[in-house]
Amino acid sequence: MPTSGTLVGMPRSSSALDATDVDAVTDAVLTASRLLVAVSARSIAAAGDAITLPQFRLLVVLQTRGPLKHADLAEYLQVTPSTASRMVDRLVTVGMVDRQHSTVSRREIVLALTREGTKVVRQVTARRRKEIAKIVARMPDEARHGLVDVLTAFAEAGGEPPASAVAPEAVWT
Amino acid sequence: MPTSGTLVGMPRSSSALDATDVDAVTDAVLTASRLLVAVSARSIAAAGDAITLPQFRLLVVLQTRGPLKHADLAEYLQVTPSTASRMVDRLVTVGMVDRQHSTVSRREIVLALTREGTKVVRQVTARRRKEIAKIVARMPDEARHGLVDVLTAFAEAGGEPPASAVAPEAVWT
DNA sequence: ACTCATTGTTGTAGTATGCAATACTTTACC
DNA sequence: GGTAAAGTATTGCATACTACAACAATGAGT
Repeated sequence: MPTSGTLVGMPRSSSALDATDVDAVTDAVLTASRLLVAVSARSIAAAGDAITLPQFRLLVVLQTRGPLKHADLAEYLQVTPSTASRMVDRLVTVGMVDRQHSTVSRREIVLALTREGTKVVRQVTARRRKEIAKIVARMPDEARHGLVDVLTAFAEAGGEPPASAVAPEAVWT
Repeated sequence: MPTSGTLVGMPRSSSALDATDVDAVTDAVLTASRLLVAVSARSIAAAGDAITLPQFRLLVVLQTRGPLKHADLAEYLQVTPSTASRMVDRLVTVGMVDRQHSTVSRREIVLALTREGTKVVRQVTARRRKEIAKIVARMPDEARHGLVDVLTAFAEAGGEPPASAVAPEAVWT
């Protein structure tokens, strides 16, 4: 049942939102949020026991930002340097991340994805896009056509840059 | 700039989605997803150091489902009974959850929120709704009006029940 | 009464996380 | 040039989350 009766059709009293609007919208957003979180979780779980969610976030940062030093990586992940350092330890031992002394400063260490790490990121991302595409394809035409505009407006109102321009903070889950 | 040029206007070739559609929609969904995850994280962080995200999920389950035994709680959270047991340990010691022997079966133990636990859930939830409402209020009217229908259709296509009917699995983050 | 499933807990282990302390390197200033 | 300050990574210590396996207590069915 698309176009539920909540707020389509009848012209509203200008810009002010009444309580019903806010509640309905908030419910809708929370519901969609649950679904998206579930999709994210599944796409990582499908990578097997090879990786955890925080580790995947780390790999994504390295892929999107390129080689980084520990301090920057920690900043992007919003964790402390010690946490980042130990996560890198583990990912190095399983061969997904590479540690190299910087050529310009002997105190810096440059982290980069290995071929294997790149492969894992690609697999998980592909699966996620596929799952989302499958859901989108099941939507009624009208709703699907509006999805891009509405979600973009929502993200912009929330100050989130589009998926193509990668944000420093809030790397996706 | 509502109604971007991607797919509005020109009649499409029936139900099949071309690659451009899928990419645009997927990008929009991923972007919105990042924002929602960030909002969730902030609303919990604002609860102070009083609680972690997994602990909050546990409290939410107890609030929405009512008193539960350990096995059911673990099922809802999608963790093992041992994990649930130890999380409950911690929440009992800080006075947010109450353990009571069941009256009907001596091996069952009934878990319930304390007054304090209820308060924490209410605070975090209120903050989250407030943040979302603030974002929604910043959206252009047209997009905002479409949000409910579009997101509802998306959630339905993904098999997620509405926020009011709480799902057994995938309790929100 | 005996067997078996249910239920919760504990032992053990690995990951994630932060704060504080430490060691080393670079930069800035005198 | 030499010393102080800032930057960078790591390690020690503590806590939380998580799972698997083993175990104890209870309840149900025969």
